[in-house]
Amino acid sequence: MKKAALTRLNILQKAFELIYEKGYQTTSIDDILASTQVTKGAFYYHFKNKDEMGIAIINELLKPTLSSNFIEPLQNDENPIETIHNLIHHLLIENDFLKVQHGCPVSNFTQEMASWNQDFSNALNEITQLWITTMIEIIERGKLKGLIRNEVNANQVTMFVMSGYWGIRNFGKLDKNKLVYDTYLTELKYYLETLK
Amino acid sequence: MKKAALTRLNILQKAFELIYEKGYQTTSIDDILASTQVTKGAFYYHFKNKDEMGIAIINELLKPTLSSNFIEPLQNDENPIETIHNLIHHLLIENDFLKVQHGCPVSNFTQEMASWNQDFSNALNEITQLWITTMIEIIERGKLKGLIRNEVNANQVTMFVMSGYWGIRNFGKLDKNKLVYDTYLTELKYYLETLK
DNA sequence: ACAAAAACATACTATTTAGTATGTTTTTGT
DNA sequence: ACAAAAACATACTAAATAGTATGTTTTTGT
Repeated sequence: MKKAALTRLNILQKAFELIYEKGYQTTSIDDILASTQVTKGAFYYHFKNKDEMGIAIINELLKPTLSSNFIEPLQNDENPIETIHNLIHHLLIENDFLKVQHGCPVSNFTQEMASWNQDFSNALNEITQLWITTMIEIIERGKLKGLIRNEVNANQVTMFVMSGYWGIRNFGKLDKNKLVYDTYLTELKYYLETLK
Repeated sequence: MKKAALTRLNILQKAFELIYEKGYQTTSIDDILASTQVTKGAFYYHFKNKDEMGIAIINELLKPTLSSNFIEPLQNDENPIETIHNLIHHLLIENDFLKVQHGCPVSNFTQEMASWNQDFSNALNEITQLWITTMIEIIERGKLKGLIRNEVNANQVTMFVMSGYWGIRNFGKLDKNKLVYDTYLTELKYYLETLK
């Protein structure tokens, strides 16, 4: 990788970490410069302004991460009910990249930016839709295989599951304890079983 | 009501509106002064600093509102399944105080403040627990009445429902369309029916 | 090797921010 | 009525902020 590309990537990664911990608005460019050892000239060479960097974080960091952690685990699916439960379990429990006290980065970004910056909204919508359509697909496949009842509405189930995930991620920020994840997961399991 | 108390209440209400629309960090004290026509001297007479005002919004505005909109509707309950569905339906669809593009104030506050201000965390936890314990109670009552299966874990169900509500509120900020609420509500209804 | 462009560095600016210092006015108890 | 306290008003400050102006250094193609 070229040196300049490394600088850019370094900015995106360190900025993401800060934003994940402190929020977008409260992470200053000077914070990012201090954390990356990059100078202001370099920063503004790579990004027109702070918002352009924010969008780049979504498109160039979150999107690939989401693909490998949220989408791919769904691809090689045998049984949707197990697959979905395993995915959420993996994201909440095993995954140690995301911290309970800091929630879900996509959800955080949405909360903070969606209502007053359409560029952020669009970028976030794109990666969220990616997850939604994939989950709908595997539920539909499950219906064809007879593993899920035919009356089940795949879109509804997907929205319901995704909402729960975002919600418990946010509730975790209050509780600051992974135990709430267990509580949630147990009930999610029961719910998913009712789709049989 | 005394004049001074009115000033204080006016600050809290206008500040809440601004914060609900723009977020806590991005709402400046000067914004609040402009919106209330109150001077800085008056503001700092009533509040030691910005955070104290934020906590006061939670305790003196959100808490009572939550009581009348989230707790009381649960009190005169006959059938938990209907009551819970009606409550969430009311909050998401009929209620026109909350806007789809701005989400749930308590959820927003949690997202923005919980991880780095323990005072906010405590205040938010308190009013959230209020909702949780009430919902647990009516589920337990439903079990005694035979309206809900005995194996159902009231705490799990409550966390599951609350997560969904917070999550769909946040997803609404992305979608900016109340239709996602309908999708969610339909599936919530199916889920609640499985508790019978 | 060397010109041009890319990549980075430094110093600065204009605004915005929370908060303070120091007043004046209004209310309240006696 | 009047002193004391409560309530409010104005002008200021120091720090933080996003962004710019103007450089220097490094890389790249020929």
